[in-house]
Amino acid sequence: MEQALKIERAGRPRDARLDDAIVAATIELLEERGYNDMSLAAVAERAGTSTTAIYRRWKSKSELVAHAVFRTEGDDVVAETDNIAVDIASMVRWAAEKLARPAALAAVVGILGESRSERVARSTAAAMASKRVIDRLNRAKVRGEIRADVDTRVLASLIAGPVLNEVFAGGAAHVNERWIAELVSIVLDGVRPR
Amino acid sequence: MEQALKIERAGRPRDARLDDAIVAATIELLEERGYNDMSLAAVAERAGTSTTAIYRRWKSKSELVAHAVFRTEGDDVVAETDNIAVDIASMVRWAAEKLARPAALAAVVGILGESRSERVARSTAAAMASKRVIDRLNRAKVRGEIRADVDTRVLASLIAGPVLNEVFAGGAAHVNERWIAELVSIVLDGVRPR
Amino acid sequence: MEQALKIERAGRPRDARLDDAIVAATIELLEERGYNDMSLAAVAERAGTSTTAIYRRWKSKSELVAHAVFRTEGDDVVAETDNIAVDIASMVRWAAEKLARPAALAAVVGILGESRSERVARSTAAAMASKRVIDRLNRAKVRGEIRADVDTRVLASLIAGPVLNEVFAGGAAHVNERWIAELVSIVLDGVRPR
Amino acid sequence: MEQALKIERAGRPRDARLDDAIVAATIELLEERGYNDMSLAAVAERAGTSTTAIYRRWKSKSELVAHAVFRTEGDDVVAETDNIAVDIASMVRWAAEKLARPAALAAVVGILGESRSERVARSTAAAMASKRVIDRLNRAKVRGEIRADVDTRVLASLIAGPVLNEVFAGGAAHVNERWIAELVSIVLDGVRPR
DNA sequence: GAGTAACCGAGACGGTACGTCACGTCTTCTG
DNA sequence: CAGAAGACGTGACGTACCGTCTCGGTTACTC
Repeated sequence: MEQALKIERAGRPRDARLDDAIVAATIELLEERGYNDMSLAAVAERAGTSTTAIYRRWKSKSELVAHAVFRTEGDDVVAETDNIAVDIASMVRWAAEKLARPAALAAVVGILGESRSERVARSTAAAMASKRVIDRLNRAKVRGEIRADVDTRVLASLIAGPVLNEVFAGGAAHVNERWIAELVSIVLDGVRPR
Repeated sequence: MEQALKIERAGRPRDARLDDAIVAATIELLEERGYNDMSLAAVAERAGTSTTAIYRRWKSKSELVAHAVFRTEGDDVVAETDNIAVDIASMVRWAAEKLARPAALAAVVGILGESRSERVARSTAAAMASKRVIDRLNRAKVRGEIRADVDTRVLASLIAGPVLNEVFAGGAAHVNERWIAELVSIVLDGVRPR
Repeated sequence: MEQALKIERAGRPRDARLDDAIVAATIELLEERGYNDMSLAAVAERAGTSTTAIYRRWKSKSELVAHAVFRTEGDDVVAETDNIAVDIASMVRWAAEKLARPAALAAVVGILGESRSERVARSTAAAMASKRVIDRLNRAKVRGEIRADVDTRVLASLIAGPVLNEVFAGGAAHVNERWIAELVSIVLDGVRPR
Repeated sequence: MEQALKIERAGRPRDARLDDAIVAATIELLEERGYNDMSLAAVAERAGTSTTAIYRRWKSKSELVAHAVFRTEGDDVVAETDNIAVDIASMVRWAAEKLARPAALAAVVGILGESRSERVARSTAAAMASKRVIDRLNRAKVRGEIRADVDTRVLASLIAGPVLNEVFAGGAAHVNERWIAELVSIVLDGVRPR
């Protein structure tokens, strides 16, 4: 899947427009119907192609969904300015953008519904994002922006966690700038050096 | 389900042992295979019964799973002592106990995979738990245990949210007492009156 | 398949009308489209049922076709009068009735298109019919109706063989009573005691 | 197929060894797996080439199979000596050689599985062979070798028909010289002038 | 103690999706 | 232009599961 580069040039090349059309159709249908009620046949039809073309690109429905929803276009997980407040806010905002969409909920359902073994492979992306957040927090600790005795792994879970909580409770709507500001305020107060 | 009112209806009564066997088999299979790969036929077989008996008790697969995993035996969501630190810790602990089991993940998948309309019905349980948490926090605000300007809804999401985050990242294992203590410490510092 | 008798009575009984509807639809579509262009989905639709109901009854498309076309309602393969000429004519007529239908050609295609191993199982029906024919011929030999030195197995192939030949050459149409009479005349002359 | 006219067309010439390799692979796989389970991809792989090369030579799978199995190298269908017994025997022998191979069965399946319109084109070869047989029999009638009132079309079906019957019954193995002699003996006795 | 109502098991039913496979066509690069 | 590779659409196959239903048979309460 997702083969590295076009080292191999034999054969008819993939139609790049299909990739886009499939991904777009996937997201649309995910939002309209949810994971279980989204069939690959429907995706294919809306994308103007066939299910075989989909299976040529992704191994399974859940893999397609994971790629369509969570492909990391750029690596903008972590902003790094010299202001930890600004950076934490941007990390929360990033999590919200990723998760507070109907399609994201549906994608999580798909990924988590898989058997355990297949799941681990998929979770690496999330793990990497998490690692970058923790790295940023550790640097803040070194700089004295946050208390030295804070467990940054716990702190990291205070960034994406609340967003997740809202999404699952069905309250993704009120994750707005005010909400984010309040969250950042509390968390920062909690880790600020005394 | 309906067994609340035991009006002693006519006919052969339900075999109570089946209820337990079905619930137990459901949790086992959920942990072994995940939501999608757990079929009701397999549950029935392991429970030594038939799918008919299951459908007589629950309307659908997701309802069975929701009941099996999240049946609230007692309503001990919120402890109310006179110490907010203790109470928040116990709320986090409650969330962890509910969520940090393999089956819980699977159950969430089942509930979230439903079409939107069916989902709301199920989510009321979570909403009620959330409401009780917020009520407790509001009382703490009145008593002056936490700052007056804190948005308690945001604060509530700082209790279950981090647990959710760990569960989804696959790190439910290290949600232990130390982790909980650290979390409570940060959060409390963030909302303590200055 | 075709389970012996109704020894087992558990469970919802099969809908007998479906059996008939499926067989009828199979034969119709076989004649309209031929074996390859007859899909089980089309059979199911015309029979007013689903493909699952078909697969519950027959293991594969070719097995369905074999059963639908060649089920031996009565065992009227061999008439046994005291006149060998009459009996051979009736055997030829039986073969013609079985084979000189469009659906029969299609069924043969299906059966013969299978891999060898599956094929043998199916051919037992034909083998049994053949055996009965040979038995009748052997009795005729004992009675002196045909020459003692005739190989009845070769003789048997002179009964169904010519019919097969016409069917495959596309000339099933002119297998009529005159044709059958001529065939019987030649064959009988060839084996009559001198 | 079209390679009859070798007008030396422009461009790279076809690799003649591929023709042979494809035909050989086709026959092998036909015998191993039967018609339906023989895929062109498998043929291409065994022949060390690609499906493109196959489709450049034959229009379809059934056409390839028909050509591979029934290509008539020489037109030796009918021997014409002055002895009708010898000639009929050689015609039977020719039919047996053509049909009593596993691949022949498979080829017939392929041809008969086609839609009716495509089938007629292919069946002309068989029709021509049949015509030559009938012509020979008519000449025998004129010479008085067989009875004047015999329908030679019925008689012709007594030559290839029994062979077909054995092949379809799975008994191609015992179509040997003794079998042929017995067949010819019966048939000749049946049409000999009295 | 006979009825009756609801249970129990087995298994068929329609529906729908999944993932695989083959066919025959098309598109690209290489010889 | 042939050849190899591999994309593409079409469409069938066979499997699995869901949730419903229809049987024969069983168990308790009720009259």
